[in-house]
Amino acid sequence: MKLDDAKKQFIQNWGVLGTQWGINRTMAQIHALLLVSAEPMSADEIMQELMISRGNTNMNVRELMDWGIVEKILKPGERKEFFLAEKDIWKVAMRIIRERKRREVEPILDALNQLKEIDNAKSDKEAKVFIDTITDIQKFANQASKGVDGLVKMDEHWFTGTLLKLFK
Amino acid sequence: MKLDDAKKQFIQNWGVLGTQWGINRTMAQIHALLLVSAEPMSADEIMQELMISRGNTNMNVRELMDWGIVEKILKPGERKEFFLAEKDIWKVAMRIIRERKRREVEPILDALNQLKEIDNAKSDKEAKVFIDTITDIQKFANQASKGVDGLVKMDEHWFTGTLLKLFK
DNA sequence: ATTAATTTTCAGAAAATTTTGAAAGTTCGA
DNA sequence: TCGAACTTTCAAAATTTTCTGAAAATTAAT
Repeated sequence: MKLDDAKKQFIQNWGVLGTQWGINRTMAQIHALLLVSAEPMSADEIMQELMISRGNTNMNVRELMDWGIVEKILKPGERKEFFLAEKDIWKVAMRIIRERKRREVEPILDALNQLKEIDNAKSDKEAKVFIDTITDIQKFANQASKGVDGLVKMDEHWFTGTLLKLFK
Repeated sequence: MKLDDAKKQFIQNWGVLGTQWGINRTMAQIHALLLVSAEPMSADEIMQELMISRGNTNMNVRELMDWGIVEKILKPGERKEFFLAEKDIWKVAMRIIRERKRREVEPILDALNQLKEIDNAKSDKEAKVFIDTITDIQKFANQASKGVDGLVKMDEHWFTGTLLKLFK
């Protein structure tokens, strides 16, 4: 198989996976494209490669930067901007997990907190089941949250360790 | 706040969270509804509560059963079918994680395997970056996979323990 | 200050996904 | 075997999401 075909395949697959996890196809594809590109790419190159419009490219590249997994590179003497993906998959995964937790999960959990203050004069079975469910979800989420923080911290330690080694 | 309002809020929130993670709104809402319901519910009750059509109810309840987090209950003497959600949130989470891995992640990873066999006569930088990326993703996925299996196993042990205790 | 290169925005178009509802299918009691 | 109660299916409609492309904004060189 040719390298270019393999890349195309990879980009398609990554796009599908993204879609299934609530990430828009194009964003996932741009990410895939940058992940397997040795050099930073310009908006024009991305447009051409994925056959998408300038506007689409711009929006999704920006969002990838918001997620902290793609950065803007300026080459001296060039007017154009180039984009480079974080290549360390572990870091990418940690960033995504951390961001999703922060953006999507935490707000919902905060909202759940307020739902526990219900009129419960009757203290009937329905109310009990409701409060128990909310409480269990919160407990679970807190556990999971600690787990994630643990992973992230682990990552930071490892990273620091590696960095320090570089400077001997 | 009234119990019914709190339930409605919860159902809405759960629906939003579902959407963001690539699960359709109705499916997440039905799940939420059943989670906080003390009794199993019939299709008619679900339709009425969420104001959705019979077809929609049927499809999404079926999918929840496919995921193994809702079960069909038959009450003696009743013609209707009732639906009951697994209430143990840890079990629910494990099921979802396991299923998503199996259905969505593993097929993509299998596909990636084949992409490593590219014509690499030149063994140039682009090809190296590509192969390295794919390899890293696979390594990462294998790690994550082991982690998940560990969690699931942990769960099973805990569950078995609890069950055994019940029978003293 | 002017112009050319480039990026950003966003209203409307296109595409993808979800939902409806009526018809077909199934099940079960009489 | 019939028919009432209930469930399932699926084509078409509704909704939601994504994408386009041209205009506006920005940037930088002359």
